[in-house]
Amino acid sequence: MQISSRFTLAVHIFVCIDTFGSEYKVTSDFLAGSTNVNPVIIRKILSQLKGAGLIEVARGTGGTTVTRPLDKITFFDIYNAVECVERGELFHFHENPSANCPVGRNIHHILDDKLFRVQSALEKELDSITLADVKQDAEKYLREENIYPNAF
Amino acid sequence: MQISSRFTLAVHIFVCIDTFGSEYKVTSDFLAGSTNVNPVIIRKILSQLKGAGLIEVARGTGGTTVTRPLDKITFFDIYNAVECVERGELFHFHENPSANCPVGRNIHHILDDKLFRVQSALEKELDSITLADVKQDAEKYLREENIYPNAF
DNA sequence: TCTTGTTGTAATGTCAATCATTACAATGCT
DNA sequence: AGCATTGTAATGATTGACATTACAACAAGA
Repeated sequence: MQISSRFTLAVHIFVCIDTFGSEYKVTSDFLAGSTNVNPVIIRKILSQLKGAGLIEVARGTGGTTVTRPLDKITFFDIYNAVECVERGELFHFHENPSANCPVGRNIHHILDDKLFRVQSALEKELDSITLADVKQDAEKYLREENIYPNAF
Repeated sequence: MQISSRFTLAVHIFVCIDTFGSEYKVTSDFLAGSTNVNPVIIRKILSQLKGAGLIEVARGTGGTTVTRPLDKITFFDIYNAVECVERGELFHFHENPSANCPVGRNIHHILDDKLFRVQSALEKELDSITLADVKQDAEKYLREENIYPNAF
């Protein structure tokens, strides 16, 4: 299985807030337009990001703002916020290995630390990338677009 | 989403082959007993492992053997064999970001290298763990069981 | 205070993947 | 030939993802 597109959507949302926030009111409809994803899905993600304290969403009036400097928000923060992985466990284990088999009743002992190492490697890399890195590249690509505005 | 239990099942299967292969004929029914998973599912996984050249399965007569020394089979080999991740892409991207939005039409450029880094970190760690490592721990736990055979 | 634009959320539906299960032809020993 | 086993198709239950409709709650401006 793949990690839910909620993750890439969430990052997309942050880029939009940063790029357009000063010029436009960034609503769920606005974001739905940019991502081409249903506004209700966007609101669900916004609600998760809000729950993690990463953004603030204005009820009634609408609009979204980021609560922290971008270099203080990592991919791991976002990944946790949008709950890409059930119970924080990357690997799905077969539920009931046989207690009658020596291998079956020890398979968790044998594998858990190794699976944890793999999961930690993923999480560590996620934690090494911040939205400031993303912003930097975003600005680079948007600038190049302005230099060659009609290139395609 | 989580990585399919096919992965942990496949490792479990290897441990069984190594532990019991000299004493028993390791059939899909035998493995179904140890894993507590339907034999047809086991056969599907065996077929994928066979397709990757990691094991051989005897038609008709039944039984499974490993084709290589265990230190030459990594978790990454198994992970690839059982196709836990579609198209090899760990992150599911939202399909059609808006071409009318500067962010929408650049989001792939902006994110792809970062997502690739994360995926590579996962794969590198998977590749650093071999079935020989698993065998070593398996023997340790099984030995401890024999020292305290009725412990629980 | 009424209107307007928006958020939050429930309800429903479609689709794809996982895993279980039944069934059976094909296979290769004995 | 008989037998245990593999390979595979078909069907079903369950779950998560994402889309969509609907509407109450909300905040601000007219």
